[in-house]
Amino acid sequence: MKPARPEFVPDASATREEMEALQRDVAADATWSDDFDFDPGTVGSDRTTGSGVATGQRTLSTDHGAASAPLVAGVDQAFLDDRAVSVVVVRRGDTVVERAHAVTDLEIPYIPGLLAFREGGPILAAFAELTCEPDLVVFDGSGRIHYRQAGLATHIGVTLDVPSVGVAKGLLCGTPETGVDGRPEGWRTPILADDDVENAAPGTKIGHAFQSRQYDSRPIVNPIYVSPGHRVRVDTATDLVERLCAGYKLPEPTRLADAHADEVKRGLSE
DNA sequence: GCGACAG
DNA sequence: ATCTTGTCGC
Repeated sequence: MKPARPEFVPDASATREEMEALQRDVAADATWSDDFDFDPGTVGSDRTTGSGVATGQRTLSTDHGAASAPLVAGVDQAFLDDRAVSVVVVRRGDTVVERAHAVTDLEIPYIPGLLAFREGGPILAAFAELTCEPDLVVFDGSGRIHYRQAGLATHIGVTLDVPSVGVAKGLLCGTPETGVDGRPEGWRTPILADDDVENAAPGTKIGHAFQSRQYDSRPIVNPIYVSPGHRVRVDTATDLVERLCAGYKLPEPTRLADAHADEVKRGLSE
């Protein structure tokens, strides 16, 4: 899979001003309304989507049911010295249909707000190795929840012109509408734009804090922060991620990509 | 100057 | 992100 918009490929050798300018251009081309052809209800595990048919004692995954499920990809990275191991794992229902990876030299350090310029190139290198075209891509980082509304999920989503969502373990910017501590599983609250977010009226909903996992009475799990990448609206992004969570804090696509990135990384040092 | 800050 | 053993709890 190659960039549909080569002009947006992040260039790590650009100046900070040029990077920020490119992000504004990316945000201007991003779509934050639903623009994908699959049924959101068919995303997630076969058990949850009903694409399997209960027959008394067994559950059969029907071929026609699985075939209609969209291709959902998870992207994650692992690091070794000054190299990035980027991986893309694609599933249809609960079946992994393709994995791709790339090992790339890192050009610049991590700078909050400029993550796509450090990891974007490596991620696109992994996508270049991918033969299928995912219907949805889940990134480990923010999308619209970003100073210029062009986080990693948005930047790469727009560059590849693929529907995408961002899932971050921490909040980069914006303000939760209500406190997020100790909330029950399934709970969500909007993340509202504040003065740190460009081109968004303060109060604009740019994502959600979502409690994907929680234990009984012990508020030890922090929520995840979900935001649209490209071609998905705020509420839909969180609906999709909720369907992709299968008993763990992080969505399954992310967990699979994370595990595979570690495998590739091991084979690199051993 | 101080605090905040995806991975 | 990464460096790292055991340990508390369902």
